[in-house]
Amino acid sequence: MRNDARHNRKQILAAAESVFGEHGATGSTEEVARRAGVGIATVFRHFPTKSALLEATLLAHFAELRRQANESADTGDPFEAVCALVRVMVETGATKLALATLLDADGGIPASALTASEELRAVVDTVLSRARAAGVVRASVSVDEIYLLIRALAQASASQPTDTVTMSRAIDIILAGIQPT
Amino acid sequence: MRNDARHNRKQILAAAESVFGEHGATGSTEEVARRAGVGIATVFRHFPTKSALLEATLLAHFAELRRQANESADTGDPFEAVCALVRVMVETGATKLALATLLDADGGIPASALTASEELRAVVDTVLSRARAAGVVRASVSVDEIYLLIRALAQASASQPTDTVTMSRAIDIILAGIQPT
Amino acid sequence: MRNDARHNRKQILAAAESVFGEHGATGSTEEVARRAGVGIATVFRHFPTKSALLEATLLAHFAELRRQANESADTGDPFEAVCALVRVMVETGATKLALATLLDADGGIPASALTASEELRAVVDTVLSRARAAGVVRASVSVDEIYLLIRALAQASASQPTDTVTMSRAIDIILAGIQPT
Amino acid sequence: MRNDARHNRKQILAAAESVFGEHGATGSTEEVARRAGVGIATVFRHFPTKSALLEATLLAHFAELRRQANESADTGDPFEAVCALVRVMVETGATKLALATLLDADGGIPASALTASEELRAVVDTVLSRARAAGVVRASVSVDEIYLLIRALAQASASQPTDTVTMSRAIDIILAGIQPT
DNA sequence: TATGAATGAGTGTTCATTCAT
DNA sequence: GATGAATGAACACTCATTCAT
Repeated sequence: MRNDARHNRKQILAAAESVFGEHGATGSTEEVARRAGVGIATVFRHFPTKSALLEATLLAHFAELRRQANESADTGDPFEAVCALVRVMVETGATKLALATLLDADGGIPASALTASEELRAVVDTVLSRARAAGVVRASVSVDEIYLLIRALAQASASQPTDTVTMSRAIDIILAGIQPT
Repeated sequence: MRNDARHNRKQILAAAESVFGEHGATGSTEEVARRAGVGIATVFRHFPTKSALLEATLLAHFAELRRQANESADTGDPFEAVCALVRVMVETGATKLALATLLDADGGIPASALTASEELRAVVDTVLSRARAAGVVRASVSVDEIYLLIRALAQASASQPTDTVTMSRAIDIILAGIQPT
Repeated sequence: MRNDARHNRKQILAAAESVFGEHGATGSTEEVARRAGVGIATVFRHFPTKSALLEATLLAHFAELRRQANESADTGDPFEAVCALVRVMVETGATKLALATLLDADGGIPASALTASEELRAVVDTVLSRARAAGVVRASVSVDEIYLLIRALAQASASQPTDTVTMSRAIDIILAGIQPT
Repeated sequence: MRNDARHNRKQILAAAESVFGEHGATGSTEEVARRAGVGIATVFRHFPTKSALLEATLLAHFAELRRQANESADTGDPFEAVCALVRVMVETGATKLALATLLDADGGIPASALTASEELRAVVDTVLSRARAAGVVRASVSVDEIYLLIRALAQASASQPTDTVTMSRAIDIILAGIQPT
């Protein structure tokens, strides 16, 4: 039964990502249970609290993002690496996860999720540094603003269906904006 | 009595902006009533539904934004006008209004609010066109992506307290990104 | 509507006394609402928490007890006063209120209820002192043990229907036990 | 395997006594399992129902009480025997078992437990009769009220931590109250 | 056979909305 | 017309009990 449990855990996390993605933290635990095809108590056996479920969902999400970010980082050309990274983060970061609303809860984003987020930021930093060193990105550009722009676009497309062409052009503007004049 | 009613309406809208700003659509109607200093039934007399109240709040918000956008549009230098516009929209657009969460309700953003939003977009379009015509903004840049970027940053700073320096630099990147090379 | 509210409050307290009396703190708030003939939310409007409802029920109960205790205290003969007091407290104290189980909750009996309880104890003390001074009760007998015995019998008859003859005889034993030899 | 089962049964009963002792019938079956060091299903294999577990716990408790009561009965002096009996029953009878709350279940105390209780009462009766015959206890005193007083004090100290000096004095009052004048 | 995972009914509590004053 | 009390549906969470391994 250890196997079934693991399976259920995955189902629940997937369901949670979809539910919280659509409705934000407002999404109900029962809806998660329904989509996961399990009883409500099963959800609570795996995650003792709605907060815990949200936290786990965030963690899984960030982990996935980081994996993809790392992939992008390996691209040969430094500027191409930045481009790929930004694109991949905006696109998959969006996966409809309304990060914003999670801040409503008393404690805000839990520490563990923040850590995961920091690790993700570190990946961005690495890629960006390489690009700066190669002189293909202005020296004055720091991770902070890039990260903010990425997060902003991801959230925006998470909260409203956004035309991909428009999104692509918005990203182009950013990429143009960080190049040396 | 008509005067009292109008006064109450304003109080309620102000309270709603502050409450929904802080808690998103999750904010409770009773909290709005409390901050407005009126009874709960009075809120419902003015706005028959929580959705209606949210809609009205959005409308008022957009109207204010548009007013400020129009002011920015009058700046002499076309590029400066764009800069001022972007800045003012991001800053006041944020006013803590968690637009994202409003999508939760069944119908998403109501038609009337969208209309107001379109009018606002029109202002941006005007200013941007002037800049493009003056050759200070690339011809390929359209309102869509600018609007997306503005909205994204506004939402981002609405949902998370954002360092103003970082925000300023993010805006700088965008402004750099739309200039002709 | 202020009147209706007051009326409901009384109904709710009465229902609570009966429900908690029968089932202890385990009794459900919904059952209280049902017996009071009001909606569940009405109960929570009057008492924001189940604990608050329990506390209020205890307070009302103690207040009533104290009122009756004071009456008994006025009896002319000092020993008769003690007798009357013990009887009235055991009998009405019983009113099926399972005080015991209320201790389960995290905080135990709330301060206010304890205060009320102390006041009640003071009444017993007064009557007892008078009897001791009159030499009709042994000097070595203190409120503590009398109060314990009263509480014990009250709880016992609250938790199990007790034959009144047996109860009466038990009280007689106590009264005999406190007289000077 | 039969040995393991018997061992588990004992562990479970001990755990149940401690859990129900602390929390009354409100104590959770899972907590019992945890303290017994077995899985939840094992508890239900041994006792098909929570009620059954409560019943068994009560039975074991009464059996132990009866054993101790019998010991006290053998004391030479008849009045001393009564004293010892009352004391032992109040003290160990309390063993933190909140008998009161057991009445919550639909049927109240189960028949089998009542039987055990009756047997215990019989022991008290025997000791008391001997004392009455010896003239050290008033003829009018019957088991009923003694048993009620014992039960009451036991429950009282079970539901609230009671000062042992006070308890001792309360018992003294009872013992004084049953002696011939 | 013992385990621990799954279940669903139940509990406390909140909130948008409706009525009586 | 404004109030605040009342309402019931919904949600997070618990627990006795059953089932698959």
